[in-house]
Amino acid sequence: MRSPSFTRRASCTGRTPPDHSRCSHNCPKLKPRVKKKPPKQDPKKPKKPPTAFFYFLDDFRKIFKEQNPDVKSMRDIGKACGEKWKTMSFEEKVAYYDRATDKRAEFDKAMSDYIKRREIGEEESEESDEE
DNA sequence: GTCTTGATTGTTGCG
DNA sequence: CGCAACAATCAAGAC
Repeated sequence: MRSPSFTRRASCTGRTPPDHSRCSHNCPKLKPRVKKKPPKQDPKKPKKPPTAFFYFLDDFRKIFKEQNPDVKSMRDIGKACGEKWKTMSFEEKVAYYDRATDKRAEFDKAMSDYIKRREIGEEESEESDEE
């Protein structure tokens, strides 16, 4: 899964009408999206807020350690958490989703500012260093 | 580095 | 020029 967004990208997830799904004719492949993306990490780029799963992880992590004091590595927790995560009811997860969504709302603002600044020229201060 | 999943963003391609 | 859709990258927390 890459982006089963709940709030955003609803249109994307829901996809477009079957008519526009493919080319006007009958192209098997929608778009040969062979694109290499240089991981240009911008210092002003806002970090991604923890997702619902991460929030659950934080809570589950504490509980899991109490129930499994032997387990210290987060790796095992991740697996157990992921497995339990799928078993959880939507109502239980929605609580984390709501929290994550709220955080993303704030993050979205930061992104807007970041992108806006980017369009301007990503220069909020003079940087001696440049490429 | 591991390990999970979710979310975000960016790029591309057609209309 | 703009939207639509996908693809890749990244987010953390203990050891």
